[in-house]
Amino acid sequence: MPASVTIKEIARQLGVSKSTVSRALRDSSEISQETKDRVLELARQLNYSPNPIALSLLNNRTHTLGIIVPEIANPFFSTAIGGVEDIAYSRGYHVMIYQSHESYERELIDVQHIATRRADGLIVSVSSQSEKHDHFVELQEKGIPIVFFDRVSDAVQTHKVIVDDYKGAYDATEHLIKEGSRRIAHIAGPPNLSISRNRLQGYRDALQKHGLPFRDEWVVASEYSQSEGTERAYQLMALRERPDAIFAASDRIAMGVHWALRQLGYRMPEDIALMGFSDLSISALLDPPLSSVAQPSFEMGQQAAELLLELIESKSTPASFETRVLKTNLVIRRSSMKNIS
Amino acid sequence: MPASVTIKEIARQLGVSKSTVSRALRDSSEISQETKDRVLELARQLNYSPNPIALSLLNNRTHTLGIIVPEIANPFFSTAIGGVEDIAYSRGYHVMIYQSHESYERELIDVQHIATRRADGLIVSVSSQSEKHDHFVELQEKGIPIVFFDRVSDAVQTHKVIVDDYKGAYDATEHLIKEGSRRIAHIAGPPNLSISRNRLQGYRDALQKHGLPFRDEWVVASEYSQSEGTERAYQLMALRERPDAIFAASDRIAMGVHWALRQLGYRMPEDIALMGFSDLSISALLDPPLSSVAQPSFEMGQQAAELLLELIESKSTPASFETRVLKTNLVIRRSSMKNIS
DNA sequence: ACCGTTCCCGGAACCGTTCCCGAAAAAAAG
DNA sequence: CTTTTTTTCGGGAACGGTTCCGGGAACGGT
Repeated sequence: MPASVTIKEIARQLGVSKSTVSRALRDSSEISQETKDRVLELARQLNYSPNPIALSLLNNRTHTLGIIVPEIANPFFSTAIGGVEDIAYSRGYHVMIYQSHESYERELIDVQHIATRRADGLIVSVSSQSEKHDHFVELQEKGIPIVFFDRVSDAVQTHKVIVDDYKGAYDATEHLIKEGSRRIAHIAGPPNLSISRNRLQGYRDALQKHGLPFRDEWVVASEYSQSEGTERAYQLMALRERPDAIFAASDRIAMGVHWALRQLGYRMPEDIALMGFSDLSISALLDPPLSSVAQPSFEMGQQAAELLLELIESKSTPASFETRVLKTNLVIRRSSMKNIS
Repeated sequence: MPASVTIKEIARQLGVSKSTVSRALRDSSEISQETKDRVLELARQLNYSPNPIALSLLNNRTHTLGIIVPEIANPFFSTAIGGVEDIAYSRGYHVMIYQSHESYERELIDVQHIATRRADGLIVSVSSQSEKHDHFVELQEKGIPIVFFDRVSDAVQTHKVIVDDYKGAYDATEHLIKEGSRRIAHIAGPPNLSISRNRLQGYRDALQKHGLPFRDEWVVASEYSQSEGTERAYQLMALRERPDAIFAASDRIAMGVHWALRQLGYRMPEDIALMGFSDLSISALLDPPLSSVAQPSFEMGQQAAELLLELIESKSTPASFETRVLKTNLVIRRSSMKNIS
């Protein structure tokens, strides 16, 4: 294994000092053209590339972005990560991934790792089980900027990238009403997360606006998982007064509901309408195809990365922090089209 | 921003040398218990943690694993990445992700990055457009070990993690035959990839075993994407002699076919049976649910990470390289059940 | 009282790079 | 032919650790 070529080696072969080589490589004005040429030529021959670790030690910059998501395998997060990687790549940064598995303890350790590893910044979508967000503030105080996306924390002052969850949920609920549903249930996400609360509020307000009653037993909370979606669907359909529509707080939940409803013999949308949130690429292929509130996940990753790089590369902290609210898009498919059927 | 606390700082406050502090922290025998206690106590108070960058510079070890996949958003790859991250985390390593976007050039650059960044090892599933794999060999020669998974390269001698693609395809085809299909088409993957060739061969051999003809026009190649799956389905169904079953080389392709067939008004499986490969979690939710050859993607990621860490942590190159062949599992759902229907 | 160990610890080199500072040589100015 | 300025380069410190080497003090044995 050939030890990688260093500046010292070039200096030795050329009989000059390492400072000279360093300057020549950086095209400094205080090196003669002739020496520059000789250094550059030899560097090319030896296939020299500077050791980024040495640079990091010097500048305290690693050109690395950390990203923490609950679960990489979740399509929403994996496409967002793709967006982050794209931007990072184009700007000469590298991406380290961590998953919290929805656990507060794991998230804490991940943040620790980011700190000790001296990442230049962090992009994060918080775990549903995290009630405190002090670890993020501490990271910030260590000088490592953070950008939140999707699942943001109100306790931390920084840039955030979200979609208009409230409006998305409002529109979805209103659509269900217009299609003729009157007993609309909602499977909400974990109440720790602001996205869950905002979607719930959108649902409530749409009901109220159209004079429909809000009933506690028609709102149940669930993890953002398919399996719990199934459980909650069983629970809802077992009620004495059955809902005639279910608005799920995410597509994964909706997929669980979808499966449960078919299992139980209901027809969608005739017996019961269904609507999800996120518009995963799978949703269109279900039978019946799932209506959903589309979220630009890839773009969210890109924007989060851009904001983070801005934070990293401007030395001073900005006067104010920005919350980018991207637009959702109501995608209507058969699972909610009561009118036509 | 409080500069992070260093060994030198501890030494200064305690009036000892940095060597003493370093030794005390590593619990060296040549430091008195009293001094150790003082150092440890102060280190705890100041919340000291060693700078991994300095360590990296010293040992030439970064405790970082690189991973290159064609596309993070592909569920197969993202769950595999999840497996890698799990193992890496438990062993104190970190994961840097890169995507090749199926491009040879991008893959080349990604490998370059891994090299200059001094990752301790690389896990990779090769791009479908890569015909040469020299860049991997060069990386190996620089002393950075590689483990391939799923899409492996025959040109590189190292550990590999795959599934038995041949047998999976053979079983799938045989199943289609047993269900009564006689005109079985195959949408294969890009021929550059060994997984594509192996699956094709399994298909061929199953046909031959059961005395069915192999017909060129019933075999078409496609990228592993949903959109091209749709295109190829159109092509196949336009044939004068239509197939009565399609075996797609991946679930993503199958999803495209699924959509096309429903679009065209065919009934599955009565008019035409369909079978995929990978068993993505979505497949069960399609209508009709998609039969598929299940691949343990998460486990593949885990095993790849384990093999890589073995390679990294044993200084000497092993006498021989291992190719772990995991088992596939035929998952039969309605899309292929001609007999019952 | 002398010598060999053992116990603790400090100094310095090293990893690969940048950069400040000073200095020799060359060029310009007197 | 000095003096000053410019050009060009080398030496060393620094980043944050580890480790080799050497040395003073205490201790034991004769």
